[in-house]
Amino acid sequence: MAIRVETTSTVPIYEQIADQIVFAVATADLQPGDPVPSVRDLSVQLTVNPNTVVRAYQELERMGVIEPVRGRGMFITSDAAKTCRDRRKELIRDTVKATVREAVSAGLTADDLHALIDAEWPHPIRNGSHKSK
Amino acid sequence: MAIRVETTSTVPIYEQIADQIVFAVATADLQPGDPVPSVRDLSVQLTVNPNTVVRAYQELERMGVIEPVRGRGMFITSDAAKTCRDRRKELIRDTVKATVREAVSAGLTADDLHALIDAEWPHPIRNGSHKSK
Amino acid sequence: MAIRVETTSTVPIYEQIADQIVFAVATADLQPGDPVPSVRDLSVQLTVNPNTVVRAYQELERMGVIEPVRGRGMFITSDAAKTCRDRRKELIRDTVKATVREAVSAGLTADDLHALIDAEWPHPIRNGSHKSK
Amino acid sequence: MAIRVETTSTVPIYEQIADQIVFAVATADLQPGDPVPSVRDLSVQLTVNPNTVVRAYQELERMGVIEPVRGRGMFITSDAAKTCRDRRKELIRDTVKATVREAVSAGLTADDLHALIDAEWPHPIRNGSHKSK
DNA sequence: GTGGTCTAGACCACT
DNA sequence: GTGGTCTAGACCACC
Repeated sequence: MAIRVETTSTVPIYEQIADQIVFAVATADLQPGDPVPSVRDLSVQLTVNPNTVVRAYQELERMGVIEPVRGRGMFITSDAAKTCRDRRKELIRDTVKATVREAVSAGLTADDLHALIDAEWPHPIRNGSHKSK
Repeated sequence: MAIRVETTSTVPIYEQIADQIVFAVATADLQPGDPVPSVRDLSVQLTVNPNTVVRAYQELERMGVIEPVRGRGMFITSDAAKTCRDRRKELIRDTVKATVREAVSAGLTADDLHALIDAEWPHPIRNGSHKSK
Repeated sequence: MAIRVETTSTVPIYEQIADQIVFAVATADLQPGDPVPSVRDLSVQLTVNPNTVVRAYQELERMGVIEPVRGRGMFITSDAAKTCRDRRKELIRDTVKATVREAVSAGLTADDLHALIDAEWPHPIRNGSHKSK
Repeated sequence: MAIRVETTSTVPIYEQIADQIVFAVATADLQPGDPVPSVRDLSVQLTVNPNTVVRAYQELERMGVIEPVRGRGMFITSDAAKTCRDRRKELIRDTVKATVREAVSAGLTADDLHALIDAEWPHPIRNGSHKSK
């Protein structure tokens, strides 16, 4: 479970952290009962202000993704998986919606956008791309 | 040339204005030599502070998209078209890149993402969708 | 007597016009009694707003460089030569003062500045430059 | 690192501030990684509106001279030194070019201009001036 | 504490 | 009329 933050991004650091943990839970990289790193450890590891990690964890706690166990730390809750999958779906839908809006206002067709996505997709699509049936 | 701003968006208003003008030039809705609305007019039309428009125009001037003619207003430069097409391409590529990154980290396949886009595309695709050839 | 204006410059157009006439008088390109072009002609020639020429001429009249002759136009005054030579000297001294200040704050030596000037001087200095010891 | 602004000058205050920081970096008075004064501090120190400082800093950020670290302030970038040296050179060359143009159109010789500069140079040149042949 | 954005309104120079 | 600059002060998010 490696978390990476981009200090240059406009996305708040605490949100980057929270989102990455949400995604890790959604993909089962983190499972219910697993501990999350201590605020202190994570802040050192990311060279980030501890308060920033605290805020990320507050967000996650508010969403019911993690819960504190007194004296032991914070742990993934039992029903985090569903919450995170839902949250992930919501995040992606928002992103896609914004992308589509931008593409439309630029006068692109749906096919143009699909082509751009394929071009940016990390593992080049060799065959059986979306274009073929 | 209708400009619309969303005050709720996290994207600064001045950037929304600048981007829309860039897109308008890229699609030839605005052509070299055309005037852009006066700062005062646009600020009234958008019910936005004049300084916000000023800042948008400063961005565009810095990019070489518009140029001031003293006492007369701001005008689309002669080489704005190329600049704007490039800029538009860049903006979209950045957006797509971010979207793909998010989709990948969520464990989606390329086909999943394509499906999401079609779902969000404003004019529903009736037939001959990207899926078919 | 060819006047040229740069609309891109930050120097007001009316001032560019006035300064060039001052310089022309100072170098005797324009002599006492000579007419200056009519507002209308000059504004057409420079593709500039007539009011801009009017303002330039007002400046010159205020300085006593030109004077109106009813129904005939504006003419160089008899004591314009001295006024213009003084004014020219003043303008140049101001410019030099600003240049020196900038060079000093950039950490240049006087010799550095002299070298820069020779480099920019239009007619290359072949020998016997200021540098020779 | 003392910044001084002249409110009487025609040069915008925000530009005076930006230029002085550029010069400070070019002369290594400010080094990569160094912080620049906070917007609030500098605005108080110069008795200038914070927004004026903000604008100066925006200029510098756009040039890649400083970069914001969220919640901590603005810092000199690692490659600011070269940028600033280039920029300083450009600024001075522009100034010199304008000065030479003015001198030429006034009918001065290169030697005349050199003499004027020596006359304005802050620490009078005692001997071995450039004039010596 | 930091910078980022926006509003409101003023004054100026230029056309 | 136009844009350019500056002031004053507010609110926000982030650290």
